[in-house]
Amino acid sequence: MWRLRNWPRAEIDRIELCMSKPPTIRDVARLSGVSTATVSRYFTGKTDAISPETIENVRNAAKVLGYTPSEIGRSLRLARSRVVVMLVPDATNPFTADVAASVEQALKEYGLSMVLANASENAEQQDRLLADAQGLRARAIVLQGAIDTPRLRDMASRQDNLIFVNRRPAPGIVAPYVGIDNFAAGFAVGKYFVDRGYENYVAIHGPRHYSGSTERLDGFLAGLGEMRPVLQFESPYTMEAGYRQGQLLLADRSRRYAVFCGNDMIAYGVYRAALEKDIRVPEDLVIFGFDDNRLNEWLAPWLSTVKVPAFEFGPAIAKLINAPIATNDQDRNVILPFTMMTRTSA
Amino acid sequence: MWRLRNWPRAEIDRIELCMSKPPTIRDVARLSGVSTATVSRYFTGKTDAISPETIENVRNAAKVLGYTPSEIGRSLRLARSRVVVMLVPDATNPFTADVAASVEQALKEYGLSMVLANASENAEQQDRLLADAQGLRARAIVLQGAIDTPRLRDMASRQDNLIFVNRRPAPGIVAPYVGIDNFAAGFAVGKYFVDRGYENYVAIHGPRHYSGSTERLDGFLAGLGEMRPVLQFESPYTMEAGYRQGQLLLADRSRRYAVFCGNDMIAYGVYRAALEKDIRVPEDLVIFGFDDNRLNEWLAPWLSTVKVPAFEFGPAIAKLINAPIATNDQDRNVILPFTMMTRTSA
DNA sequence: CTGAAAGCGCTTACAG
DNA sequence: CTGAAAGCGCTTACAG
Repeated sequence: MWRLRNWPRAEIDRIELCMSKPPTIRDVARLSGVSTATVSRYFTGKTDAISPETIENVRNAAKVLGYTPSEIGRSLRLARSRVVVMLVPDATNPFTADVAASVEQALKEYGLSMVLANASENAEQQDRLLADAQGLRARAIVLQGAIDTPRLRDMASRQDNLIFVNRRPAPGIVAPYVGIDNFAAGFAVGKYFVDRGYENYVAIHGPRHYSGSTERLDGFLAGLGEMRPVLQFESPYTMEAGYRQGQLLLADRSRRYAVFCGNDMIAYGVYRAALEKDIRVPEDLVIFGFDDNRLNEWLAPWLSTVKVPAFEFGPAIAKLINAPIATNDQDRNVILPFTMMTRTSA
Repeated sequence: MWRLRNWPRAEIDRIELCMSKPPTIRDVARLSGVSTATVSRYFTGKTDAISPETIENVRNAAKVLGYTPSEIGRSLRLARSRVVVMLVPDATNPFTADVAASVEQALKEYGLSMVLANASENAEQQDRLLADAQGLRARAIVLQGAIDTPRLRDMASRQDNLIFVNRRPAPGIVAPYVGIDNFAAGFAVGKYFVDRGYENYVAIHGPRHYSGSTERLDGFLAGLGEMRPVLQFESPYTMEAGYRQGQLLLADRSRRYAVFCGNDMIAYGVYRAALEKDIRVPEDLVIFGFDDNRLNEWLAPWLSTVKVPAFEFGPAIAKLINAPIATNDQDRNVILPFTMMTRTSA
């Protein structure tokens, strides 16, 4: 039976009155009549070394008090937190949202939580969030779309808990990378365009400060072969921007352009610009996207694109974070597979 | 000039060798030749009480060491963390993603970070995440789409840092609410259907364990007037589910149904089912959505829907979290406006 | 303007 | 099987 030892009246009052602050390990210890060490052992799963009766006492006391061990106290003591910060360029991008969901899910299985931080495609913002992540003593910092800044370099040189996602670390930074081979994917699209006999090539690629954008573009150019002229536009990875570029491009209706877009969002924008001008896809305009985010299946089933396996990122990243440090350097680069999804738009 | 006082050789070695663990306030204190109290004052902005020379010393030492104050130490000392946990039913839903982005953004301005936790429409999962949030000693727990469980009730009775978003707390739980008036919105849709002369009413509403779903449905029924028969289907808030319900419904092609969907995702699914059967919208089928998530503008510009102002949630929630406690109870219920967006599908 | 000291909630090696 | 004690990184009232 559960018995309360050493439970003075003052204690009862404290329990009943004090909803203001959460109970501590000491409260549980006092209520169950054991030391904090024992309570701690209970909550860290070292139950082999506790008598069944004591276990029962502690369990009940914790329940009565509504006690959950403080991660803050634990983190301080163990000198490591269970928080992983994920820095993304645009949290409202559906592909990014899927990658983040995948990471969150996978980390949970290791008992880690994820803080999502939205850099909004802004270097200063990113640096501020990096500082925050450092302040949290994040177990790891996962950077999707990192912008190369002095602060990032400084951090990378001091710590080894940075992980780069889908865009490689800038030259000079040594850190694990998880993502596809962007060059190869771009190459495949270029080659496909040539094989299909398309002409009038256009690349609406993403921002140059992301290595991924440049790699995709370079791959595309290489896949086309060197001699081809290619119209190149730099664009943010948004529908709005794609729409604007599309309007610009389609002002000239004399040619049938074949457009490789930096991601699906840009492709959606271009498509809309085409729709508004009664330009048919693919008859009058060829469009190729990138990512194959989940919306395609439902809202843009016509879009040919490169499928990036969003839901494989989480497991790969979680594994990296929990791997014994300093395993083979090669194991710390995870190259995920991509797939050409050719549908009707190209 | 910046001068290093009391800087023994051992210290230098420690700095140069030790990239393993982050520097502490003591390291900075030693390097700049002051006490930790002074360093702390510097980082908490109490610079009025420090001499300019000292300030300079501390700043430089911190820079050399790459020091950022530990939120863990700070949180433990101040007995409050700067983390807000946001629990969502489905992080990959674009509307949810927008609300989360809005919250994250708004909290940042108060120096708070947001942890996104994905309950995946699962009560057990939710309870586990609630426990985690409690472990983190979250400043606040924001629940979008809370499922009524004993654990949630227990927490709500012990703490006052829970905030319910877009779905009201279950009866018996006293906590602030931020969201629209779901009943009124449903009512408006019902009334609109009647005014337009639609018949053959269908409601594909969200899960009943969310108060928001039921409120929308009840409002819709009230708006139609009591005498009308209405086909009712319960459905998860996903495209997949909407698609399935749509297929079921449209097996009977003899009538022109007028369908009120629990959210836009369901509406997309129904639309797709219609497309596949060559059923025209709105000629052969009327569809009304809910949320007006950002995709509509680009990928479903035909969808009539109720616009819920996703980006107003963040500021409202952040304000609530940072408000002096126990302000007027009424101020702790924030009812945001909704808008009827009638486009071509209804 | 500055420092010594206490203490926030934990865990664990050590001693019994 | 259990407890006393040290210490993780901070902040702040107090004393000077």
